[in-house]
Amino acid sequence: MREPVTLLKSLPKYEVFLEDSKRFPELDASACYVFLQLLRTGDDLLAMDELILSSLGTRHGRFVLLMLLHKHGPGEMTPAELAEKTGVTRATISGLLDGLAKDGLVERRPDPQDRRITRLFLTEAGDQLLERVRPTYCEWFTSVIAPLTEDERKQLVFILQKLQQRLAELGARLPDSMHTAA
Amino acid sequence: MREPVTLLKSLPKYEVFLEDSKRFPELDASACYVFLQLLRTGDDLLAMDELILSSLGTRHGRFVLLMLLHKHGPGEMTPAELAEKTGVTRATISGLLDGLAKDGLVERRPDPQDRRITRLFLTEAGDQLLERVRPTYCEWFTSVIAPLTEDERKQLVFILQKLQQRLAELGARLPDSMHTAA
DNA sequence: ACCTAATTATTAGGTTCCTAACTATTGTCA
DNA sequence: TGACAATAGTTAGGAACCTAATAATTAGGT
Repeated sequence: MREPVTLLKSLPKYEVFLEDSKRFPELDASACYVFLQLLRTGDDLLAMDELILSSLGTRHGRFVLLMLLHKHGPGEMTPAELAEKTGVTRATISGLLDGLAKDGLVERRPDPQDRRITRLFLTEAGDQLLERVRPTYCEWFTSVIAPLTEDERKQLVFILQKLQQRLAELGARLPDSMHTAA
Repeated sequence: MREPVTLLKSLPKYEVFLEDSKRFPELDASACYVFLQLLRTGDDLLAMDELILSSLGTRHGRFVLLMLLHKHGPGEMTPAELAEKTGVTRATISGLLDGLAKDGLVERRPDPQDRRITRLFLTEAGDQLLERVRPTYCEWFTSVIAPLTEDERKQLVFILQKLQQRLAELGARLPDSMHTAA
């Protein structure tokens, strides 16, 4: 019932904006096109990523959490630190941890010093899942990038970093809301 | 309470995979790095996009639907066609239309010929929202792409298309599930 | 010491996405 | 014609995200 994500379509979701570039002469049509391609490729990549991870019995968000928990030692991470490293809110982390704990992949234990803090531990099962999933996942994304030449990779990374810097600039001076701390 | 998305962080969400490239010699470290940068830039772009659209009083999904409804004539689109064009399921379209209808931006009317079909109409308010939001939005994404030279834009689009083709190849021969029709 | 601030984690409620199941209608074809 | 399949749209239930409000604990200032 579901087509392979957006993969096989021309530029369906975003094509409408290309219309606009004709009606608004002040718009840079090339910018528009580049933007849409970028948005679309990002979408597709994320979608495939979810698909792969799902077929391996996990999900993107959970997998990233397990990786982080594995990288840092047992009991070293707290929900707040996970939120900080992943860039999602603590509320989201709470939900993800609920799922991981329910599946027996992660354990929550109170910190003896500071009773506000919860310390997180990867279980044996969590570690095994990681060992099982990681090779296939790494193989997959390597094969996605494989067609790019060394030059193309350099170009791409350079351009992406330029864009990230630009996004950071634009993000820094947003209307308002958020920005509790500098 | 919420930091400006992931924008100001080094490579937080994905850095963990870079560790792996050291432990798994068969992994292409450069592929890994490129992949992470791409995933991250896509994430950031989408996040900022949501942020902009939110500050303008709408959301990405809804906005795209309104654009599509505007592009095609009144009553020309059906929920199924929107699903097809946007790449999300019909169920998702139902939910989005519920929201848009509740806000009085869109109207659903039964097709007189085929009583299974619902025909969609942009209301006056829907059209006004579009007129209000579109210029700012277009201005925004133009300014995101602005720092890229003409050469860089060409390179980027070329590389992205290469990747999309690759993703389509890889997606075509997935384990199983889905693929009801060729 | 005590009252207020800040911090940790969670819960509640909303959004956008999914799959799967369902209803209503239309098309097919034996 | 009459059963069966296909199609349109929705509903139900779940996941990952959000904001805002909450409870518990710690830290700071006077």
